[in-house]
Amino acid sequence: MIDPRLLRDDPDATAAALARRGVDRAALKELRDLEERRRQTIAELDRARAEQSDASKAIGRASAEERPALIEAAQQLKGRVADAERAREAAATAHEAAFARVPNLPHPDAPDGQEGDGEVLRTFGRRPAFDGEPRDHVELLEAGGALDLERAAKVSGSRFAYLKAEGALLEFALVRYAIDVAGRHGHVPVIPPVLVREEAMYGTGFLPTDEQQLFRTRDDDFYLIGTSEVPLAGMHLDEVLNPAELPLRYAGYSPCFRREAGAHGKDTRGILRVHQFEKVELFSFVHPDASDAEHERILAIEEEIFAGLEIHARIVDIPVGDLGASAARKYDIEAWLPGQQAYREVTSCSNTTDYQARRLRTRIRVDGGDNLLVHTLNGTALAVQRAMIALVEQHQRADGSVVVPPALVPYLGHEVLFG
RNA sequence: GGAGGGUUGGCCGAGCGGACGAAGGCAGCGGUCUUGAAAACCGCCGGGCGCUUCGCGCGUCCCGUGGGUUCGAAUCCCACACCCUCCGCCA
Repeated sequence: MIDPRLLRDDPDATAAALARRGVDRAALKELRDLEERRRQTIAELDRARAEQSDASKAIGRASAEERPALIEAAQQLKGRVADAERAREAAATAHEAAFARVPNLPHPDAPDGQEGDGEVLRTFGRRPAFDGEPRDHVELLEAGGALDLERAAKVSGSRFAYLKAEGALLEFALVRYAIDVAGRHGHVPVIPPVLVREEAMYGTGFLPTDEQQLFRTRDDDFYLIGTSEVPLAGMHLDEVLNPAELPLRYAGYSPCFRREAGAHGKDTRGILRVHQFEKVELFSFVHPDASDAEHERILAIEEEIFAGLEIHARIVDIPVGDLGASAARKYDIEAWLPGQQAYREVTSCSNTTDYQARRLRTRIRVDGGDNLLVHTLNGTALAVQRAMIALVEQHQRADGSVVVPPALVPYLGHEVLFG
């Protein structure tokens, strides 16, 4: 959620910032009216309650003879408080619903434009050259006995996979490698709950906007997480942190579940886009002054992980029109996939500034002043399936075997896969 | 799944219809004393929202959460969540 006070105090700057994301001024005028209405109803309710409270306290002090008359008089006040309460409630509900749908203010440095208009900041790694036609990950992994899509379709349907044999071991190696790199940079490994309550989804901004992307349980009120960002962000829900504790840095490892509604026909081959995948996710809670630096820091960890795997990729500064609701700025790493002859997203890191923290109520204590909302950031350390695709496609050899990058050899125990 | 017990401020813990946002203790912070420290003593010591001459201030809400009863609820009633104990089941 954006800061309603900012909209009130500096409507022009707020409108200009949100206009970059396609929010029009009429919608903002409506928000300001809702904010004004909310404050009026609160003031009215406070007045009514103060009056009633005085009357009740007077009864407590009164003698037995005086009481009946005073009680009768005080009874009149009940209705006024009840009316004011209903008005306040209605105004708060309308305010809440409208503000929950407003996206975060974009970072001034985030580029303009829509999906595809991202600015390539840099590339790293060497783009592999092949003598013949390179195989794609499905061919490589299936031939190597590492992937079984057909049987997964039988058991669970499309967009599911069995990773087995060297495929399963490759997952463990990649995960442990990524967690070790993250750990060297101070991110504490976490295995979080993958079923969460609505409140956690709402607090992280996935509800109400991304409801159609989420799986939910039938008999219990749980959502399956689409990323461990959700339970990691929720860890400090409703907490006031000591500023000395910051930054708090985590690396969550979990399966991720996505319905991929609306993606019919898109990326149907292989394990690029599946309903269930595993991911190591970086998450930081930082002082508001430190979030820009933290964003660069997380991006650098991601780059270190992929460069360490000797994967050629490029870093893209995502345009404002393609940002998720909670992000102010986002960097993706797109790895080169020889099987597609295209760069595809393998990581994404976002600075969500105070947008999530406001709903999560995660603050830091400020002596002699108002407590501050923290800033939160998240980024992919390693999305197993997509990293696996890039790795096997880029490091494949003519015979269908795959050279394991040296950094991963200690984790895997082999120098070659499918050899 | 069955049967009980519980949830109060950073922690412990009193309160069981009327000056209660809440006694008392511990921890923390500031001060007196001291060469310094300890002890002792004094003071401060939750959060949200709104108002504000932004100055300390004022109002209101919060005693797990949400409803209800009442002139008035931490205290009474209902529902839910979570924690603990015992039985059953279980990786």
